[in-house]
Amino acid sequence: MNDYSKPTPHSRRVAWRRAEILTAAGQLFAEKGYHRTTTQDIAAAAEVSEGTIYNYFSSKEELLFAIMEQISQSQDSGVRYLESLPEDPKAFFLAILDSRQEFLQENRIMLQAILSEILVNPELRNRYYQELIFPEIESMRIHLEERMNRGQIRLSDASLVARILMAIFSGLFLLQVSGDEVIRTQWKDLTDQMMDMFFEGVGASVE
Amino acid sequence: MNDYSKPTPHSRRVAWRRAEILTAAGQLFAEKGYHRTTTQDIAAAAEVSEGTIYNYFSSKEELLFAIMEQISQSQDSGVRYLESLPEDPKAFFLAILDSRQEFLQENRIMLQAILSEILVNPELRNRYYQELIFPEIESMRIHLEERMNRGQIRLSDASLVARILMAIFSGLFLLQVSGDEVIRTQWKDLTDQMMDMFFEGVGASVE
Amino acid sequence: MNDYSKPTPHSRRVAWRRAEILTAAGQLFAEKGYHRTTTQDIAAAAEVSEGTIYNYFSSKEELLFAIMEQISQSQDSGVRYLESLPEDPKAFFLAILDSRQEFLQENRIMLQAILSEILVNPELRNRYYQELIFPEIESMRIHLEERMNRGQIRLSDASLVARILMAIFSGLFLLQVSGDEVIRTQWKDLTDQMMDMFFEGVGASVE
Amino acid sequence: MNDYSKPTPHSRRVAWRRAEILTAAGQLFAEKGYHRTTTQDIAAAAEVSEGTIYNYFSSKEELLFAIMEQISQSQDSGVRYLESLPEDPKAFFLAILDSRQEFLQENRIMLQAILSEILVNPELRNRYYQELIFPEIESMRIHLEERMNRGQIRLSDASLVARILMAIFSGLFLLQVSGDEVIRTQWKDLTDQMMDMFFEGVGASVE
DNA sequence: CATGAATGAGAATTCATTCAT
DNA sequence: CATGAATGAATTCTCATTCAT
Repeated sequence: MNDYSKPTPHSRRVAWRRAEILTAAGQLFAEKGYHRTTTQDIAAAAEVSEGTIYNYFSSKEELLFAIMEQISQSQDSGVRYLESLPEDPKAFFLAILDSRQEFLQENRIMLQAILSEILVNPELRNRYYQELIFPEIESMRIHLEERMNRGQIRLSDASLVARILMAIFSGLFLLQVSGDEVIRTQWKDLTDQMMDMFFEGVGASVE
Repeated sequence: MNDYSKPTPHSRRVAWRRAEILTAAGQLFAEKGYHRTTTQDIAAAAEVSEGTIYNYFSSKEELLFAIMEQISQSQDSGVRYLESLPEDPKAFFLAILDSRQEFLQENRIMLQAILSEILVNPELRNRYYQELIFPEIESMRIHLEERMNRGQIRLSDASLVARILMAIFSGLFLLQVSGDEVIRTQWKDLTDQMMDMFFEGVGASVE
Repeated sequence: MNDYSKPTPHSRRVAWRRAEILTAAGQLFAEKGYHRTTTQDIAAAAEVSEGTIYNYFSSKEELLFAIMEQISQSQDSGVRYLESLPEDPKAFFLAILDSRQEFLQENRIMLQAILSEILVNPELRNRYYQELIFPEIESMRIHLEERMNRGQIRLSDASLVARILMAIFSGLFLLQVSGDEVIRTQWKDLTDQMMDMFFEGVGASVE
Repeated sequence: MNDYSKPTPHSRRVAWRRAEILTAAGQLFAEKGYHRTTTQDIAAAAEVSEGTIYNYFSSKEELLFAIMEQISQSQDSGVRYLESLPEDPKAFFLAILDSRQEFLQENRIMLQAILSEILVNPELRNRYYQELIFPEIESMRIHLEERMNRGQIRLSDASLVARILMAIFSGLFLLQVSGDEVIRTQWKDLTDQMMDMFFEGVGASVE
């Protein structure tokens, strides 16, 4: 992603040490999981000594929290982007879908790195819900309600619709992570299909 | 496994012990995660000694696979149940939704127990996709195609629709596990909402 | 020491292992100090694996506390012995001196093992004072007061005299530990000298 | 060390830094012990960087030896002071007691800082005995012998009496360090009591 | 000399697994 | 089969020391 190929001077790498360690940790966590990744692995991947890790992070778990933080910040811009969504409802949904997929793809490694731990680490799970899931749901709910008020989409429980959308995003991500190739390779068809379902319904007779 | 001879008291006790250990392991894995659960924890919860665990399972990891197996078998009956779904498309979808939710609720503990590991254990992930996800998607695809052929639902890419449905199930489960209360408490409203979206669309004016 | 329950072969082996580890730890702590002694050292000296230590003691520090406990119990009998001291004041003092020296010699290794840590470990220091020093001072004070009441020794502040005696014991022990040979080799002369000082005074003209 | 040329601003700053570091180390060693005090702690307390410590001391252990050295020098003056002790035996003893207590109080922090390590560090222990204990005992022995020769105090083994006195000083110090409040708060009474014991004896009837 | 980031050799502790009883 | 003590490899984290700036 970032091109460090030319051996940069040491002084310049110093400033990026933290990021380097975090990236290395993220990649390893995503590949092997948090528990199967040793601090030694991370040190080797980041090309630093084990001790150095602890000059930047107070514990191995702190790396998880830092990854979380990074994703959190990355999402903030996504949320702001949501404000400039198109007026046309169909384009609006499509934009949300693409924006989410883009976010998920950009943060795939890091998300995969923490997702596993989130499921079994109460503190992380709580942060995840408070910092990522809930703000996203709320953000969508508010937008949906505004669209409903403007008469662009049908009146319904925006809170539930937001959750259904969130479930779709999460679910598609989970399927991809589980090894399903179709979702990624036929993403365009998939979103078209979803648009179709949402706006035309699945029923046989639309007339 | 299928013992057509009368179950002796002995073999029954054996099967009971095995199940006891597996249940204990599943519960602990779901609560604390695989790695944070020690064989000692499992032994204590199953009220056996640590050594005894190894008379029934060759390793700690084997417990994960056994849990996987159990869920797999539990799903088989669910899949078969799918064959007797109602003709009416709306009722058909509703039946699928409820059947999935029922399955997920019944196996919630065990699913949560392995979900975390699935994300970081390639072997388990592969099994999970091959034994649970893919068969389920295929099963749904076939049913959807039949419904389309019968003209009960609109023609579209059944493979994608199946994946969208699967994503919704998985996503809703993930949200619940992440701590979202709304999905469980308003499940009925949620399914109604989904039915509404699928059959009426989200567009403001359907007329 | 107190064998009120029938010692099963098992419980005996357990007790023996524990003692084995504790003795090894005590010896090493006395030789090299708590911090310079590694759990590996202890394991090697006790001829067990490192892991085994943790089957008997929850932490390395716990070993210190256990040593403390052992000395504490050892002193209890010494304190009781104090009750049967001779009536004659001179013999009484001599008996105290010898009893203390005996106790210190018997527990020399273990005392030396914890003494160093006591000076810098507040919790241990507190235990040491509460369990060893203070009871001993109090025990002596009470005896001295009784002797004073009986007119066997001169009236004075028993609390201070007890502390002076305690200081002498502790100080002699410290000198020995510091490498002074004279005290041990001329113990008899030393006690005689002390008796002389206490009963005849140091003044030149006793007449 | 003894610079008979005028101290340059530079050398003064050097000496000041050294002292600063040593004081910080001493205080921390006394509080938390040598092993629990990190070079980082010392650096922070002395308001220098960790690297700077190594410009003044070759190792952490060297700090212990330097503290030892400091106490040693401090005692030298005390020993010389002993030469001008009063003729009157009672005043003489009292002067020794007060002089020792004064020395111990002045060097309390530093003594406490090394005491713990002395017990488990053979090299330090040897230095401690050779540089502090033994010279002090010898100094007292010589004085006592002179007093005996002059007929001011009773003839006895001055070597043993010196050790008894030394034991009393050390023991009282140890008791104080162990947390006994009485010794410090009732110091005057304590010395009076000791004088009483030494000159009147503890026996009930001196007549 | 001052700095403080980097180092890496330990050290304590955990835990799956084994095996004698 | 059941037990649970023993094992020791593996892991996280610490900290004295070095060295480039």
